[in-house]
Amino acid sequence: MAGSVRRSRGGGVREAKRKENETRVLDAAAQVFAKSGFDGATINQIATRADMPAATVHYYFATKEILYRRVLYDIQDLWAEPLALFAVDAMPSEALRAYIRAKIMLARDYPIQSRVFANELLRGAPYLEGYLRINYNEKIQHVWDVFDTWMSRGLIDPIEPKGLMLTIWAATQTYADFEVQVRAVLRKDQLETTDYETAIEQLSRIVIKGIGARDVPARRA
Amino acid sequence: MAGSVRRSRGGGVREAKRKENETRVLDAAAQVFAKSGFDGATINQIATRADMPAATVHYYFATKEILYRRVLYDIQDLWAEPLALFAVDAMPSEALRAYIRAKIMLARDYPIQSRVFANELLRGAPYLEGYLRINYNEKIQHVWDVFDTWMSRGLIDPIEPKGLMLTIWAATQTYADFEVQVRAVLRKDQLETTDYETAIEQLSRIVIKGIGARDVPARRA
DNA sequence: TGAGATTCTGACTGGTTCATCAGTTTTTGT
DNA sequence: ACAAAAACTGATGAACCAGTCAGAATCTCA
Repeated sequence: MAGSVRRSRGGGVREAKRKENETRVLDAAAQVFAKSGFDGATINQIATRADMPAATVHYYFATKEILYRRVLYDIQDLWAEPLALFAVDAMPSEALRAYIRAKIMLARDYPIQSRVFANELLRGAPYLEGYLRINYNEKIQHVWDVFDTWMSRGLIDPIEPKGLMLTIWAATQTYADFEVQVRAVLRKDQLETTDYETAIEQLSRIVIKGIGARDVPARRA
Repeated sequence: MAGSVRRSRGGGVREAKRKENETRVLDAAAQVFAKSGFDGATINQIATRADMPAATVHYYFATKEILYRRVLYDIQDLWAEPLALFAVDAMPSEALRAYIRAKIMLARDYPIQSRVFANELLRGAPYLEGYLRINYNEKIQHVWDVFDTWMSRGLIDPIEPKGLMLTIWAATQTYADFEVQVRAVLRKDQLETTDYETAIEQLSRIVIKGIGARDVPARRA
């Protein structure tokens, strides 16, 4: 009933406002889902945060589940995008450094989205398992291929690429998901640019050195 | 009103049963809190899982918050314990390998506890911030000292120990907290012993090589 | 301008939530 | 065996939950 509107080319003032309100709801919803998870979140909390009556939230998104799925859906592309940084012809050290930087920047700039995702994984990904098993695995296949190529060319040690990527994901997202722990350990009330830069630099260094990444093939094997 | 009982030395049959029931509630609560977080968990779910009426759960733990705090409290020691593996005189490679193994084994054997902890951190650690800022920081101080010693002796590269530990925590706990993601990536319905062993071996190798751990001091600097 | 479509929301429903409490059952020490 | 203490629980209350709906408010376009 709503969604396939798009009438005359007029200003589209109405449509613009609709989109703006939808965004306001989605933003508020992401915050609440991030903090309380799907079960713990309430439409009222979301409505309050979006500064509108609860019934209005339901006008835009019929059910809590639909709203939640929409929030999850909007996050996915954002998260998968940096995978493109793994190109066959890239130098392993450069590709890894760029990827780690991209992921930590995502953690810094989109912590709420990261936490919604984390919350979903934490409870077993009931609304995401399909995506995880099919869609995501397709998008990431080329990364495994790139690692295989690097290994066959002797540009990195023989490793388990999947284990490495799981480590990189965990290490980068910890700066969003478990930021409170990071702050406690670093004894800082707020993370600054230098903290993120230090993290990028050190994690890159350890990973690159740790898998023996070289710019030219190693002699022999 | 309950707790400071301890009458005659009799069998203590009553006390034993009380303790057993408390444990049953705590186990059930951990499972529910792990899946749904504090806000999403309900006393009824916990009661059902513990196979007793909801009012009985309230008899043992007056409020949901008290029960939650107790679950959190019981987890803390378990998680901090392996930190003792960092001894000044240990070889960096051995200490790190042993710690990584211990943490991954915790992730394998106590995934529910790990998820409760993760859930708490995700929502900003409202019930744990005190512990995190004070108690935990005390327990971990000696680890920073050990790393400093290792660096001053030239046994490892100059690094940021805090960043390294955050990475190790994230990488190991991902096998508990985000197990569904690990399984999806590895394309396995269930993780087996070899999967954990592979993870331990590879993470250890990358970290040890990545920070340039040596058994004898490096010449010069 | 005005008829019709769209947007918005207060009021409501049926169900669930945490927690209480009166009262029953079980255990205990004598 | 029995009185007192402890353990347990069904019934209940007040608050809150997701979602519905009738109708008011607003906008659109001829």
